[in-house]
Amino acid sequence: MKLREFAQQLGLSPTTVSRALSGYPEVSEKTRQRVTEEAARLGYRPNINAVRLVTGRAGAIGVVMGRSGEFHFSEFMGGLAERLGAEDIDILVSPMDDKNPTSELQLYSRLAVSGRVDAVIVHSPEPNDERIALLHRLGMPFLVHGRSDVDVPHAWLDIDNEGAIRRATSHLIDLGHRRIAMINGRQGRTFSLHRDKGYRDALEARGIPFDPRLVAHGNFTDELGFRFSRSFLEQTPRPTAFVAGSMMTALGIYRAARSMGLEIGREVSVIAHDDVFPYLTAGNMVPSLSATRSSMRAAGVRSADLVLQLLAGRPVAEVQELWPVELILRESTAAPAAAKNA
Amino acid sequence: MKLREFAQQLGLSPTTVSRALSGYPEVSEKTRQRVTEEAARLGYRPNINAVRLVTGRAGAIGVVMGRSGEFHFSEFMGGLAERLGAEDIDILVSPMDDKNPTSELQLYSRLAVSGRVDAVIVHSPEPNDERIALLHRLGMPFLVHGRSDVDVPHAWLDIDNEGAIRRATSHLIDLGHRRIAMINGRQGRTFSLHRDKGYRDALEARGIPFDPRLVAHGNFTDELGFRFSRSFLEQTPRPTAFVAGSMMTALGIYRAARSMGLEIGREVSVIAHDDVFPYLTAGNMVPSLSATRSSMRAAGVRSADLVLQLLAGRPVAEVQELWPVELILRESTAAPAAAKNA
DNA sequence: GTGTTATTTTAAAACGGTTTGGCTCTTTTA
DNA sequence: TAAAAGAGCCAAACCGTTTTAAAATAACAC
Repeated sequence: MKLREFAQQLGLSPTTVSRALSGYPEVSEKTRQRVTEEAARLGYRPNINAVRLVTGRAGAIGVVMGRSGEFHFSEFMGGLAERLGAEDIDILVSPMDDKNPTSELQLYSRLAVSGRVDAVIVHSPEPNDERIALLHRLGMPFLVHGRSDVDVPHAWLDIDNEGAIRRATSHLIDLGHRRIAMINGRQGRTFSLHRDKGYRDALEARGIPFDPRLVAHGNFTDELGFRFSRSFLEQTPRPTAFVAGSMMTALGIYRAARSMGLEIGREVSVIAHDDVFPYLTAGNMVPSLSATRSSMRAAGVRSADLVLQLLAGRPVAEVQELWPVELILRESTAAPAAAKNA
Repeated sequence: MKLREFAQQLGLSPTTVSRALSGYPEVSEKTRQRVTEEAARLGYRPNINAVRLVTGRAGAIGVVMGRSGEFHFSEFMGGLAERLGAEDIDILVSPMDDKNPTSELQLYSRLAVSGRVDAVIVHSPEPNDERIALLHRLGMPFLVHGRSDVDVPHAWLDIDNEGAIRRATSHLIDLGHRRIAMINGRQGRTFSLHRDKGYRDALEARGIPFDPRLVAHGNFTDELGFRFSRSFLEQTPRPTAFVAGSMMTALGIYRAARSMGLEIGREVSVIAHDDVFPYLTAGNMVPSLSATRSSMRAAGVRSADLVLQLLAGRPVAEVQELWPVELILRESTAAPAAAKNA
């Protein structure tokens, strides 16, 4: 049913009906009441594409999806969807070709120019992120999930990676660990740099020298967790503790330790970052995994909120949120076994 | 830039330009060449919302996202996105409230009626799935990822769950196992039923009685994998082998076995179903995990293909694909330790 | 009852494309 | 060489809303 027909049935003009449904003040309360009631009864719904054309709004926000190893992606998306569903706003997923970095910028360009989305969410930025500069140049509203040092104003939501890892590392030092390895995220991403900094600051605060041979960077996969930790554990003296970037990395570390006959929580301590997944729980691992924790789904929900605020006209500079991260201690952390020997 | 202006710059009518760009035959090859070139040069792109309004097509397909434990979701989505990106078709993600089953139907209803999508993908159907009946009634094209017995024609793509689990179970029997436990997916889903059938048929073919105390159903989480397998392993006599529904389940089983001092690949054999994730690899586990394997991402890509065919008018009854599943044997399967005692 | 103001309602002009049907100019067919 | 067919292009109608500017009606003061 079209607006025309519906209005006719009500004995009103299309204008009045449109206004009544959109909540404009120029229509009497009585009329509005009647219109909304009849709309529900007769099942009239404005054609979404006509609305989009005439308002120029897309009614959707864009998310770019990387190809590799993004198991936290669906949690973030779930949060987004949960919040946006209530607002009648769609989520648009675009795939990115990880192998071809220039195509990424083109993708954002296309997305911005296509008019398909009202805003975009940028993930895992780098300190000097070209996507951010590009979106700003194109005038497309966007929210950065993470942070960047780039010289244009931008809205962001991030967790306190630096503080989280500083606390995790400090705690391990408190327990008596001196050789602490770190398996971090991909080189160059801001969050990895922040974690690096938290790690180094914690060491420095206690006068423990930084050893580059104890730090590795890469995707958050079980495989890299295994390979890196294995190679670390083969060093002499070997590290007594690990700070790991993700749950999958932690799985790899557990595996490596076990493969070398080392007991987690006694000979090797581990703290990992946990994005909180319904299907893999740090507290359930054996031994249970100490973790810095922050819900990825909650970040998704809040990101949706912030994007909505952005679109409602809230100044970009105001939309900046840094979330604290919990540190939850479980069985995988303990004083180093070496301490017992001493 | 609008079509009007662009056409004027070319000295052509909007009609001709539109036709040239959309590949209609009523325009000379020379003209088409010129139009496409200039479009690229001047950066003209048809306004997507205008196109949608006038053609009545939404240019998007809908995917409903459950809330709980869907770690394979992002892989499927990735595949979809990969294929659909090339076609200028969007993916719309709608969240579903798992706790409220009636809301699910409403959601599909809204999606179908809203005109936001041209087609929908239905996941993890049940044999008598109301969503399928609903979508058929509403006349919304859809593809089922999985299968259903429901009495309306529908397009589907599924993997041969029954055959996969039959082979896995048979193989375990061949190795000498007699007490084989099965940790399956959620009760009531078609794929779970198919797997149950594969399992029971394999047992029956060898005259091994079916023992309901060795079968469990639930979400694919590490936690349930642990709890179920743990309780199975506490039985006397205990099972010597497991067939598991997912990688996460397998993680739980490994954990449970280890917590009871049982060695995987010697005292306990495990075969799990592997959807092929970039971040968690069956071959990398210790011991490496035997698996029935089928790429979720590939299913996503193909699903996109099939939906496109559906929209192009291919009869629903023709669009039905059953994929074979590989069985890959690794270290987690061996003859039961009991055999050595005998 | 009239003039003024506030409240509702309306007709018509966008929004930016696609597509129908018709027109003009060549090329073929008889 | 006239008629028919075909190629290539165009003008105008249309898709279903929102919104501007103007008109109609109601409410009020005098």
